[in-house]
Amino acid sequence: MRILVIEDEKKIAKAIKRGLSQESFAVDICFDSEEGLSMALSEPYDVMIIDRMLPGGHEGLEICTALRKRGIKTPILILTARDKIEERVRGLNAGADDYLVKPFAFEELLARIKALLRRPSDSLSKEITIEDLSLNATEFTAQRAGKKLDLSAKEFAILEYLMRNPKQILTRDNIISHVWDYDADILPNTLEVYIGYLRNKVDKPFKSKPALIHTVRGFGYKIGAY
Amino acid sequence: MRILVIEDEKKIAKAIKRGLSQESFAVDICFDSEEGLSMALSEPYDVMIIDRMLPGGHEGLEICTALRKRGIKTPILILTARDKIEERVRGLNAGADDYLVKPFAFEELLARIKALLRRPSDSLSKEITIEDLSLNATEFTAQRAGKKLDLSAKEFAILEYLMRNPKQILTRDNIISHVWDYDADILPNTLEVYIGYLRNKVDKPFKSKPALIHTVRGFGYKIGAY
DNA sequence: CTAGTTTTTAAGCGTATTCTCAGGTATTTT
DNA sequence: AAAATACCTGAGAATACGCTTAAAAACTAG
Repeated sequence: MRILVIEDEKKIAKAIKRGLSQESFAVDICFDSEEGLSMALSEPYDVMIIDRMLPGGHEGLEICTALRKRGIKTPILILTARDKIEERVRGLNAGADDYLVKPFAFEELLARIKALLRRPSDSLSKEITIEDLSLNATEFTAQRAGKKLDLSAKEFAILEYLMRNPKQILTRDNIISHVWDYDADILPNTLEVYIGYLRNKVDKPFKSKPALIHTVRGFGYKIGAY
Repeated sequence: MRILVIEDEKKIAKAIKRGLSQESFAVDICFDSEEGLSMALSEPYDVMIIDRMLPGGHEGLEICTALRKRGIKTPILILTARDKIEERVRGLNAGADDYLVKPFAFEELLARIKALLRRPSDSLSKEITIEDLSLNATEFTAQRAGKKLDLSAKEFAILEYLMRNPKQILTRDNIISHVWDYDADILPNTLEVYIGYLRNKVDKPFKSKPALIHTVRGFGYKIGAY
């Protein structure tokens, strides 16, 4: 499986290459948009990872558009520092398949790449629903029983990860390595605190309904009815 | 169905071949790791059985790793004499699909091979069922006769170990060294206490059914009907 | 710079779990 | 039948786990 990475921050590019190589992907890097475009056109890749902000404006998206114009359908994942909804929408309009905000957890990148490889046409589903709780990953919104939930970024990320793996038990380490970026080093207790926050917003106000966030003592957490 | 056996103890290798042939599998044997690797690469097998300790270190696992690196996904079952958690984990990390401790009951080997053949591809056996008792290692749940069992972490670990080695007699030391950390130092009685706990949850509430956890006086415990 | 929000750490507490111990009940041996 | 051995069980002590609260640190926005 061949992957092209177009990213001007060499540190990040190399970290990505190292991690993906370990997973036995063949990774090519390049650091500027011009060379990136020509590589993308000349070689057959299975996935491309492109930084949104290459030196000289939003060239990342321009590469994206250019490739799509020439009929190249290779899945593209956009990396971005900023994270505004309009940005995201613009990215998806330019023909990107997925969108990841820096700094990111490497596990998260890996999961998304695998998702793109699995189903070249569509990326990770952007709407997840469990019971009466639903989450929209494009708009960063979540609601339960029709009522909007007001979540912070981290809260949202944790909830999203739980919901993408329903009924499974996710260990603390597991969740942390997916949600926090690679050089973060976090006490397990921090996650516990966030679980508390999430419960306050997701379960507590809906006392008539069964709780959705469960702790499994000795193992971790899981989401789902009962 | 073609099966490759890489095992340097000729007596064992031949016994396996005899047994599996009788079950109308086509079985190839080889006795050293080098030849083993080249056979594994050249021929399409449906399952491979590899001894963990081939002459020259842990070459069994190295074969495993080498095959996985080349993208060969054939299910691999590792045979091992030692049985420590770390060993098992290392085996699974190297890409093995299942793990069987020598000496083993041939029926057990057969059952596992069939299980490996049955399943679509990756994902190591996360569901084990014995009679009306079943256990899911992903969800960390267990149930008997459809009724959910509420087990603690240790209880679950012991039950899982028993169920992964059904019909075999497991000695106390065996179970302890597998379930507890290597540096833990535990009285054999502690295990007895846990067996008691398990019986209270697994057998006692189902008095109409035959007990599943049996003690074999002078030897240890085993799980299974009758 | 300040005020407000979010993220993270730290400490305390209640409780389920883990483990030991002591005495009990089988089973085998003498 | 007594003694010895193997195993089981109840009760309590020690521990570890996970939750909560509060406050510090890091960001953001104005």
